[in-house]
Parts: sequence; structure tokens; C-alpha cells
Amino acid sequence: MPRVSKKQAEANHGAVIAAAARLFKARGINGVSLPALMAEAGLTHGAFYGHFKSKDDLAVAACEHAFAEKGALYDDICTRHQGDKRAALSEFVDRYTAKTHRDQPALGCPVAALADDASREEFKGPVRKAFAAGLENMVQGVLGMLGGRGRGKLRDDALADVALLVGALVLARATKGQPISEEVLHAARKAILTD
Amino acid sequence: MPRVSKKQAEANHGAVIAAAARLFKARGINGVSLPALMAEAGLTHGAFYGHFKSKDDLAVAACEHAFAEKGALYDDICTRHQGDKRAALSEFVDRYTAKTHRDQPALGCPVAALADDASREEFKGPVRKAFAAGLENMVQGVLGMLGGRGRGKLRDDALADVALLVGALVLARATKGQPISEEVLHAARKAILTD
DNA sequence: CACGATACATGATGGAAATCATATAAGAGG
DNA sequence: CCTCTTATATGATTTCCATCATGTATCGTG
Repeated sequence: MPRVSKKQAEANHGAVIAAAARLFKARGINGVSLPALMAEAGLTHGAFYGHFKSKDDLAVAACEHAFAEKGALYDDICTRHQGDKRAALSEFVDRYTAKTHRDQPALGCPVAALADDASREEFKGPVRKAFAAGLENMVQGVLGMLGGRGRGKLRDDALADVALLVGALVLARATKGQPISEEVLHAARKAILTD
Repeated sequence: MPRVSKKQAEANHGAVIAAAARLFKARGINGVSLPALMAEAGLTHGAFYGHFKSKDDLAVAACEHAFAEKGALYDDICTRHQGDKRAALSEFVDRYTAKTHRDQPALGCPVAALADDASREEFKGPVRKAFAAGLENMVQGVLGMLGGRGRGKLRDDALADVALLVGALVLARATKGQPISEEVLHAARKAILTD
């Protein structure tokens, strides 16, 4: 069958990256095999090395894709609540601590889903750099929603809010099915949205 | 060579669990092979199934061991700062957000190190239950150090503080080597220790 | 002190993964 | 329309893993 149009080949390339972003977030980088990954993208495993140099190479691309996908979201929320930073923050936090977010890591925040992989020695190079850039982007996004309260050291507040949200989501996922899972999400929401 | 004393066999059993706790925290459950694990415990791979039913079985034991090991720590800190809850919390938070803690996951908090594994579908059974118990224990520990401030809803405060600490540690590990890593740790410490 | 139970080592087995080699069929350029 | 290029599929290769089978030498016991 092989050989598809240039357009199709490009689409396939993107499909592999998108599938990788989803699967890596859901099962971890080491939890996904290349054959499974390519199947999810609608191809066979042999096509892989025509698109990427190695699995690590794809991991970096998938990371960047996942972060880019969410990058626009912060601006979007801010824009929709034009001026009302408080409302923007409220919507963001509510969405982040929603049960649907906890239950769908494949579609959710890459900061929470990829942190563990990024911390492993085997991925410390480009993956960690991409992760740090994505985290910084999220911090900037939250920074743009703060300001409606205490003034100085806004960046520290944003960093703490992000850490709190990520920590709560990670813990909620790890305890899913038990009451403490929802408790953590609720406590985080309250801590951030209460002056 | 085989057949060792009953005492030795029991010690070996414990050594395997301890090695598993260390390695699982450092590299993730799927990142450690049984041969490597047994070698770390000073045995060969063949001895494994004399001690455990399966790798999952060991994962549960290792989880429980890791949590039990840290369980005493909360009480210890509280006892040493007898009465002064504020000082106890301060020491705990300082230790948790220390760079040495970030750099040694094998010796550190199992809540932060095992959350990702616990959230995976493949481990949702007994591992997740053990994790939830360990998390609850940490929350109780922090609860015992609060009280020196706002009254109502102390449990929510403890949950949020734990989520913040865990989130900060996870993010700091994922960005190790870049400036934001230390920033997150510092922001978390400040957020908790500032009324 | 001899005998049976067993913890451990060695090695086998079956499966799966990452990566590479090759063939093919269809796009693209002339 | 013919040729050359190339994205993809098929399948091989090498490695490693979880688990199991077997032998053995020592411990525990009578």
C-alpha cells in the first residue's frame, strides 16, 4: 500500500505526535510501546523511523505539542473574562480541579501528567527542558489571572498556586475511587479562591 | 550455596522489600526489573518467587514499607518540638522543600514518588489503596502541626498544604537543573509558613 | 548425627519491545 | 507516461523481562 501524498504524510506525522501526547500523558512514556503508539495513529510500527530518530526524539516532540495545545487556553480564558481577573482565575481553577479533568489525563494538563517522566534520569535532557518551558508558560498564565489581591511577590503566588493545583490533581488521580480524592480537589480549589 | 538460616531468610525478605521501596521511588515501578531489584538486595532473580507471588505483590509490600518508614517521622518531629506546633511545621516544611530531598527521591517522601504509579490503571487495586492510606497518614501528620492559625476547616488546610508540598517537590524534580526548580520549592515554603 | 525440608542459584521459556532491513506501490516531476 | 523517489508495511534481529523448573547445599529437627 505504501506511499501516500505529501499532505497525507504530513498529517500522519502530526497524528503520531498527537497520539503520543495523549498516550504518554495517560500511561507514561515507558508505558507506551511504539507498536501500540503507531497503531493508535493508524499506522504500523515500521513507519516510525521514517518520522522520528528515536522514541526519545518523539517524546520531546510530544511534550512540546502537549504544552502548545494548552498554551492558548490561558489567554483564551483571560480574554473571555476581559478585565475580570478574579472570574478568570475562578474558571481556571474550577476546570483544573474538576473530576472530569482528574479522570481524563490523556486530554488534561501535561504539567501534571508528564512531571514524573521528566524527573527520571533517562529523560533529563531535552524532555526536561521542554517540560520546564511548559511549566513556565503555565505559571505565566496564572500570573495573568492574579493581581486582584495582595500585591508584592506575585510570581511566588503564581508558583505556589500552580504547585498546589498540580499536586492536588496528581494526588486525586492516585487516590481515585476513594473519598480523599475529591477532598483534595476541593481543598485546593478553596485554598486558591479564598483570599 | 542455597539454604540460609531462618533469620537470614527473613532478613533477605526485608532486604528485597527495602530495595524495592528505594528503587520504585527512584525509577518508578515499571522502571525497575526483577533481576536488577534482586541484585540490589544481594540475591539473584531466581529467589524472588520464593518470597512474593508476583511483582505486583511486591509493589504493595514496598509501598506499605515506604509509608510505614516515614510514618514515625511526623510524630518524631511533633515530639521534639513539644507544644510548639509552629516550630514543628516549620521544620517539616523546610525539610520537605530542601534540595537534598528533591535530589534523593529514593530516600524521600513516598507520596510524591509513588503518586504517578498509583494513578496508573495497571496498579489501581491494592497499590492505590496502600497509597491512599499513606497519604491520609501524611495529612494527619500535618494536621497535628496546624492549629496555630485560623480555626475552622483545619483538615482542608492540611490537605491543601500536603498537595502544595507534593506538587512543589514533583515539579522541582521535573525541572532540576533549571532555576525554576528552586523557585518552586521556595514559593511553596513561603506560602505555607506565611500566615 | 542423619534425614527431610527449603532458600537460593542457575538456567529455560515465552513474550514483548526498540530498532533495523527490505520490499512495494503509489505520488511527483519531467 | 515513464521513471525516480519515498512513505509505509512486513518481517527480522537483538535484547530484556516476568515467570517457571530444577538442582543443591545447608538449616532445622528428631
